[in-house]
Amino acid sequence: MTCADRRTRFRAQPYDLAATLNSGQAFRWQATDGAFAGVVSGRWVRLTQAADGIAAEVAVPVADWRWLTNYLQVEADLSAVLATFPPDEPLRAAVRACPGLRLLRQDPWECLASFILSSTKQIVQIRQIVRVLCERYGAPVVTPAGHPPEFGFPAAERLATCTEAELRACKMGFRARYLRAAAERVAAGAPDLAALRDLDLGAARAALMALPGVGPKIADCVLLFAYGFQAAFPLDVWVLRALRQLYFPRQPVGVRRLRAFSETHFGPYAGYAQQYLFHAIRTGGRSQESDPAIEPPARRRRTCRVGGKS
DNA sequence: TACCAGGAGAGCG
DNA sequence: CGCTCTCATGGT
Repeated sequence: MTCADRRTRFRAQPYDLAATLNSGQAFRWQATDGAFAGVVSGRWVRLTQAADGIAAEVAVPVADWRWLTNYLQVEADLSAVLATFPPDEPLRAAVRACPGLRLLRQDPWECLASFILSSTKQIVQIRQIVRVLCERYGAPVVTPAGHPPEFGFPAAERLATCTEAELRACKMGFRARYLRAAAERVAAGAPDLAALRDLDLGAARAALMALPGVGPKIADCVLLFAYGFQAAFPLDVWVLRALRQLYFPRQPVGVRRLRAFSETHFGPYAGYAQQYLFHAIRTGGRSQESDPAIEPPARRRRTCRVGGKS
């Protein structure tokens, strides 16, 4: 009936593919000569930025591209999101710095496992761990002729059969115990990751936090990047840094107050706001024309003791 | 060479 | 509760 193809094009504007795939949401995209190669829903795919959206190429012809449009969220109405934002200058500047930044909609297990591995790791290191994990325990996927082999993200069922030592050998350190235990529980259906979609934010968050190695930050990342709970607001050190710098400059504000602020200030799409702030503070406006409203994190030489009282 | 990054969890008062 | 310490690894 429908004609399957290896290439297609999605209209979406604005869509900053590079910023979106590199903004700490996903860890498997490989940039090569202007394109991004990765695996989504068990399919190898290469994405290219186009003037009016995104060009996509797969290894095996497909007729139905919803697995990819959903992942990329090309149909998300960005202007509707922006319209809900509070009209403050820091947020406006962050959006201005990267107007095409979007939230992805990832596979819950891959997202959960990846963020369990993210704890106390920098993005480059997370990518390295995930790469090894996929190479060793992921199912091979079809790639174009001449392209090196690629692997899907290993299923929870597969990782549940690994020993802790095998996982540690993937350079994940103390996170191996957490990942193995989480894989075991997810494989057993407790929690049923697919069912979290139907819960409210608080209940889904509690279910995720019941898993070993999953605290508030990682739970919020999964809620936002995999389930589309767009009010979820992951508070990591970068976002805390951004909030302090942009909204409370030269004031000693504690995490408690910043959390309260984040929960009340940004509205129903707070998670989107968080993503713009995260990207802005990490790039310092470097990727686009630099914006005086956003400055890169202060390059301190030594000692950044924040709450230091002695 | 020592030290840093950066989140969860255990232990403590 | 609200601190502080530890955890494993690679990069500076």
